[in-house]
Amino acid sequence: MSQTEPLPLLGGPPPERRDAARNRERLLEAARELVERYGASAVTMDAVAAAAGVGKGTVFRRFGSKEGLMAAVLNHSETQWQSQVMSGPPPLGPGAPPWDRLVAFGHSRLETTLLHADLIRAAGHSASRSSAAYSFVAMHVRFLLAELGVTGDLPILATALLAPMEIPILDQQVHVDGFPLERVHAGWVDLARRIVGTPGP
Amino acid sequence: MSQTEPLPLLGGPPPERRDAARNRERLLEAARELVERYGASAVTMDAVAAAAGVGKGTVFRRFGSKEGLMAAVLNHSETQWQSQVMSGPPPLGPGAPPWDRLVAFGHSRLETTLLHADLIRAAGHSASRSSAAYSFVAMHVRFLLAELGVTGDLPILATALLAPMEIPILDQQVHVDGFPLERVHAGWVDLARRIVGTPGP
DNA sequence: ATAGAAAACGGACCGCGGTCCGTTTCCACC
DNA sequence: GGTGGAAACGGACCGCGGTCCGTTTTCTAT
Repeated sequence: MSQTEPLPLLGGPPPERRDAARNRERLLEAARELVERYGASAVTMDAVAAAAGVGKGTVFRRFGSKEGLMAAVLNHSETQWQSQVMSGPPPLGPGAPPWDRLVAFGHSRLETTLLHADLIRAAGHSASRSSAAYSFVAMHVRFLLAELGVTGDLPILATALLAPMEIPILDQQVHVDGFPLERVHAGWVDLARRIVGTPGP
Repeated sequence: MSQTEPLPLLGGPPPERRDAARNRERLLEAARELVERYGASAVTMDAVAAAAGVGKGTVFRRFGSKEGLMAAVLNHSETQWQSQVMSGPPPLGPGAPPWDRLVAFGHSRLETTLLHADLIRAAGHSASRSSAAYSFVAMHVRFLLAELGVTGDLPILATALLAPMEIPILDQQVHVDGFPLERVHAGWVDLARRIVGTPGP
């Protein structure tokens, strides 16, 4: 088999003890399984601990909180999505004009968010705050805006594009106001157009 | 003293029994007091029940959940703010050009949101979903956009303006990214300008 | 190999949000 | 004023997230 362990190259915090690493693996696996089967909000930490065959304390030492554990599970899904953006086929991946990439990003991101809605909700603050997933998304939008020649406060403008795709807002639009999905999609593209300033094809 | 009870005019669901109304009053009062003193997240439902001199079950029958109770407390503060918008002095209140009103709205709303941040967080979904407060805010923005002659999907555009003022986004910008408040304010005005389309003074 | 210390383990324990149900209070109608 | 029944009450109870600390495992230095 291949050597999948990250080589213990120097630097960074001291490495993890073997039992700790093994338990982290088991816990993540168990959590993924349970989340897929029952939905994130129905999964209890005791159940994860039991399914992984470890004590409850271990779960919290490894992941800090339920939000932390769910964020870890989410991060795994997000990583696959990220690779689509970084090295997948256009227009989501590189190779298409930046405006087309931005539109493709919006659509894909919206669908992904709605797909993992319960997981994102369960991940709570840990989902965005300092999570690698969020940083990547924000960076990508800033990058596309820059490529489009947008001037202004790019971090803030990127936030303006991402905020309407947060779960609470989508919940409101889709489940309370009853807007059909195409309308939300179209609305986002319109917003992007106004922010970028009459671009494109 | 004045007659503050809403007159039992016909229509709507059957009125509330006297003890029920009295307890709702006591509970809201106690909750306000405790929230102001200790912060919403530190207030327990048992504490509210005890402070109001009622049983715990009563709290939940009246307000459904902690989020519900906090939303009720929040609604009280929001009502005062609403009256400023509807009948206060310009530019927040009526009488100023719509663009000035929109800018004033943004600033005021942002400050209010940050001021009640913990309460809003504790109110959770109940804060926005179908709360009177949220509906009013959304309606007001739609109204101003219409007055400015903005064309397009106004409900969606209003959401785009309100989403960056939600607590999770502000938390990210202010407490994680460390943006100074003026930058967030300015960013919002810039966003509004782009959405409206080169307006104004 | 072995010893000693540091790190991880596990499950009893705690506090809080939320529910349940036997008891009490109110109110409409006689 | 009395009375029947619906509505409200209250606090014991439950499940879950999170903590604590005595025990066990792993690593390192000899």
